[in-house]
Amino acid sequence: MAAMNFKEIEDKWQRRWEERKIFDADIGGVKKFFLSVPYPYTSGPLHIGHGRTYTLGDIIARFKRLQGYNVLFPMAFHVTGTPILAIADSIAKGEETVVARYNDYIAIYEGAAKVKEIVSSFGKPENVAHFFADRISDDFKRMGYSIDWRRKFNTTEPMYNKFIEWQFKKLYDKGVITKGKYPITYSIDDKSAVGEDDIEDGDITKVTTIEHTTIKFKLSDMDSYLVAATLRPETIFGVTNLWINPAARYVKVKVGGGEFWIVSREAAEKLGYQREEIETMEELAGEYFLGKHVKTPIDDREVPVLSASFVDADVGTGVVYSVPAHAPYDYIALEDLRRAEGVEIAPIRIIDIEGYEMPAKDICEQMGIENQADERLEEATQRIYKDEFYRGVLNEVCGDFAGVKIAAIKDAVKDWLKGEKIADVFYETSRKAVTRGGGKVIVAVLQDQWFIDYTPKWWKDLGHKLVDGMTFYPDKYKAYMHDIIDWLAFRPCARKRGLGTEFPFEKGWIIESLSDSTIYMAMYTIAHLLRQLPVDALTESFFDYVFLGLGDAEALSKAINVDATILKRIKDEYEYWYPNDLRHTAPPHLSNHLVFFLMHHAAIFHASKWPKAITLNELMIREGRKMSKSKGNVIPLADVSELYGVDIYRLYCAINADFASVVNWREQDTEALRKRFNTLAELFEGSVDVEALKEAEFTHTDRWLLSKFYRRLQESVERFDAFRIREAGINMLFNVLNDIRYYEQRESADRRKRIVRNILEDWLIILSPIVPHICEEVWHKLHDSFISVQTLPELKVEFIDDRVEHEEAYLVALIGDIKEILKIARIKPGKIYLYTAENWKWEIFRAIKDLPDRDKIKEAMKIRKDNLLSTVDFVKQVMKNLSLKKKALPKKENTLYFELDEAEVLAREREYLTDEFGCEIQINEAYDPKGKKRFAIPLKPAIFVVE
RNA sequence: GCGGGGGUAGCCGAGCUGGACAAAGGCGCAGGACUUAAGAUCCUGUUCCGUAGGGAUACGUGGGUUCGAAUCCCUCCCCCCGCACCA
Repeated sequence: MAAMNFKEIEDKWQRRWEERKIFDADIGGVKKFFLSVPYPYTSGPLHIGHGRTYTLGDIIARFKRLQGYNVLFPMAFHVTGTPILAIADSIAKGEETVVARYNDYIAIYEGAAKVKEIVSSFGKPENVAHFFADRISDDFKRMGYSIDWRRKFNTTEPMYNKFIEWQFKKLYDKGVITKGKYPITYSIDDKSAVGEDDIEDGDITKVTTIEHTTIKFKLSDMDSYLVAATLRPETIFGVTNLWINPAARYVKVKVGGGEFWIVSREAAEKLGYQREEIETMEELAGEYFLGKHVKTPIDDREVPVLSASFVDADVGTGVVYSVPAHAPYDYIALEDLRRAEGVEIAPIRIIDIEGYEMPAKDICEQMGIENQADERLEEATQRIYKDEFYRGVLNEVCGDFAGVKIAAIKDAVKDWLKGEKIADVFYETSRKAVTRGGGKVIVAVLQDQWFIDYTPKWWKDLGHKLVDGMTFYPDKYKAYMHDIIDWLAFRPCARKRGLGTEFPFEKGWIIESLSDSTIYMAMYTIAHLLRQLPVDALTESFFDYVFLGLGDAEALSKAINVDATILKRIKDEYEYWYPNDLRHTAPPHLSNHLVFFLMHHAAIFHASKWPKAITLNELMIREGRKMSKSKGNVIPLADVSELYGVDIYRLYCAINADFASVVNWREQDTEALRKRFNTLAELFEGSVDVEALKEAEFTHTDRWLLSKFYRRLQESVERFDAFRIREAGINMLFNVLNDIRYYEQRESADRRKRIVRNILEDWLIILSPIVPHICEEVWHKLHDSFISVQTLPELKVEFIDDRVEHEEAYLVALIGDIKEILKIARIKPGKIYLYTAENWKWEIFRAIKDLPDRDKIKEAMKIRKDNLLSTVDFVKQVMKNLSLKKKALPKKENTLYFELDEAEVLAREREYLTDEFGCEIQINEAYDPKGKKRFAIPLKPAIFVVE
């Protein structure tokens, strides 16, 4: 037979599914299932790692259809936020790395001729978004996803803006939209906020804002403060001196309240973006301060200002306070000074920690660090910090704070210092960074940032209640979600730039992109209908009516000038599909998207519309390594069909790992899977034109195969239903293939073709969620209908036959035993004698098979005393083979025990055994020269082989 | 440090509500069948010992509970993730 052209098959069925619109979901039908997966962000192509989540989602959708549910599986595109905008800006400016990257991206989809033209169109963000949205739709179609595309939308469409506005009005009414200060990364050159995609290498090493604490030290001979910045304000008790870089420039600035601060010139500039009133007075050289003294703020000691080369004017304030007992830099800098100038300053130890005498000194000696130019000082600092933070305790030097772990007291010290007006806040970037254009990145503080306040108790209570009522798979994430709800507090929800919906309560702000992706699943239920309405009609009362059931259609109809029947129709659609029965996504979303998803539903929607279940699959790696564009090891989803074949990719996703495990994409494994898949295809092909076996002609082996198959089918449906797709897949593919292989050995290739025909249709149906294309192809050779919209067959339980399976297992075990003997004895069999256990052995066997405890063994032994093999030995042997349980386990059947007419089975299979061993087989003959007969126990005949 | 997840054969990876476990399945490797050959496919083997279906040793380490432990409890070692506003 001609090999199947899988590529052709994929194309054919994808085209027909689309033409016949078989996945368009319309309301109606008793059972509905609404599944959602995250909408992709359209800044670039998706890769096979992303595909795992969508593929598993599709497998679930397809399985639910088999179960008879009316399934809605929709898709949309996420465009909101800064990345797409940043990309467009970069391309408009002609930045080479970005242009090169997008050349590569577009080359995935387009011929070289068009690449340049398309990239140049990317100066406009909407072109980027539309291009990739279209390509990703194509990718998804090519993956065979059973999506209802009519409901597609993107997050910058006017109707979506209206919907998000409505959401924020609902939250505002609940009083959870608030204002406050907030630090952001900011470009001085661009005069705007910058995100990961604006920053040079921002995708490789993220830049975050770090809160430093500034501490004021009054100069003895001036009306000014030297202001030091620190990440460890709790060490203020151990300060011995200040550090200044003599080569740096410092300035005196007047801050709000009329104080004069001295900080580095760089820090003064940053302060200008972080505080409201800053006035620069005069500039001074660093060395000007050397030898001066300052007062320590809390204990009023006089300490010197010294010189240190490690102080960087562009980090913090350019002034550092020295805690040589606990800071390796300070310790080493003092050592340098002592050697050079004979300065003697004794460290003040303020933290007790097991394993250290004087931590900074200890670690420097341990690591062999000798001067402040040593790069390992950074590592030493990290190590000490981690140790002290978690294990260290402030000692008696620290007054009221003594005796408490740093981790528990750090913030209290900081707050106390702030309260005493000693400390203030200064933000710094987590590393030095520049924009892709080369402009310096600093931290600016927005004075009136908008937040969502997740702290109200009523809200958290609702969130917990919602989670309690949900299913999570893997289950462990449920407890985790409760924790996340507890620590969730304030979250910025609007920003100054990016694409998205205008913030309804203040001009100039855009709703931030995670905050606009929380309840969008509701949009899927009505998106295709909203398209028919003018945008003006999508008012607050419109959404109130549709989603919350407020008001009535007639009144609304007049208000927004839309026919009431249309309004009712829209509402019906929402009422039918909502809630979201399953959200399938990945664990990294737990502490952001998913918790917002749940909390916003809890706050806005009626409890009957709360989400039902969340399933999460881990990531995909490739050849043991994380996939990332910087490593260059990503495979675009668009290439899957060409490189591997879609069904094989889907199969890999389904059976390579459970949801809870990372999938490792290995070429070697895809190759192995391809061979398996080909075998499967050949099996299908070989049976479509063959006549199935009639019940009247069933042999024992036929019944065995059918029994195995339907038992596996039954198990697999249960596992599928519990999202254990991997187990179901392995069972229905690998295990069934093995059964069939065994069957063929036992019977013949011709008969195998016929028996496979018996199970073919049911097999195709259960495999169709995972490998829909091949199943659709074969199905159409048998039926003029789509397998994708079939329902599971009535389970043919009548074929599940314990006795038949037991007999076969018995035979397999016997053959194994005989082979074992032949191997050990190294003989060629001339004749094989088999002796089955006598009746009295069966009696004992029955008597003890389900003993609740060992005591009854004595009872059983009374049944008979035998002088060949003592009953005691016999019972022991039986016990061993039976693996009797101390307590009868209700969950697992003891399948080691079963009733069997051994002699009958052996007689029936004598011919098979004869073939198998190429010699005569004698059953229960009196001839027993070696006395083997006595070794027979039930289900394990004695064997005697004659050469 | 706290919280969560792990450590199973040459590799990947099941099992882990205690008993069917020398341990599923796959890969790799070795031998065989088929083939002019290669590939594909199929069979057999893949801890050690054993001329009768057996025995010994094994699931990070060291203990414990039990008739019985990869599975339960405790010690220790090692790896991964999170630890707070950050997308």
